[in-house]
Amino acid sequence: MSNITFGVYIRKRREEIELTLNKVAAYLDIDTSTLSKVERGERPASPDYLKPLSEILELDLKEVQTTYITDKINKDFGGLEHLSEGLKEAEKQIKSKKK
Amino acid sequence: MSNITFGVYIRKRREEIELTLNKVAAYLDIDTSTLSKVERGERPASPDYLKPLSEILELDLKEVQTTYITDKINKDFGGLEHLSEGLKEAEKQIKSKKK
DNA sequence: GATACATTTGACAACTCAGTCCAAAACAAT
DNA sequence: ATTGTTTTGGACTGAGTTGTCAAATGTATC
Repeated sequence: MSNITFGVYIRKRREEIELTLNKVAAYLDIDTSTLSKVERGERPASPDYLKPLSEILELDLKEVQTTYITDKINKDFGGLEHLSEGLKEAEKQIKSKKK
Repeated sequence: MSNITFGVYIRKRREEIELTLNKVAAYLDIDTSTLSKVERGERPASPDYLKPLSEILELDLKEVQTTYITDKINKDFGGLEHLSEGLKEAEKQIKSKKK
């Protein structure tokens, strides 16, 4: 079990580099309270936040996206028995589709 | 390019075994027009449809879920640059989380 | 305690969305 | 063409969601 959520992930990093919700939220151009909710998992993160977040938190965009995807997949598909196989297949198809 | 959508997938199968929208929709306990829309991609398929669909269309549930997942991932994450890597990572984490 | 700053909470508006209803359209047959 | 059957289109609704605002709470420090 256990899987770091996207919210915890960015909160940890934000505290690490000692930025306030306010600063980060302003950079994302959203309300402080929205970011607070995202960090605590009370609201989902919009994909729009990902790039700016990686910038201001000085994180690799790939890592940010990966964490985001993993979290969302867990939430969206958590109940499916064949999730693993489905993901493997999806990955295959998407890789082959790439240009 | 090209990736079969969930809707096309079930429509093909439905026509193959010659069932009407009506019959299948009744089995899923939804409106005919809803199923029509799902098949044409105008509405998303609810996860609730998956098991009943696999039953009445005589399809392997795993295949149904896989197609559903792939389609939805494409729609939900289509724009992310690092989707492939993200999926690989998600798969890893989910596999290790199992039980 | 009072001031200042950071975070959380809850009510709310605006919007989106899945599904229904039913009428219209398309498709078969004869 | 008319009848019966299947499929689609469009308007609508009830539910859920996202983000904002303002008030409340927390945390220092003076």
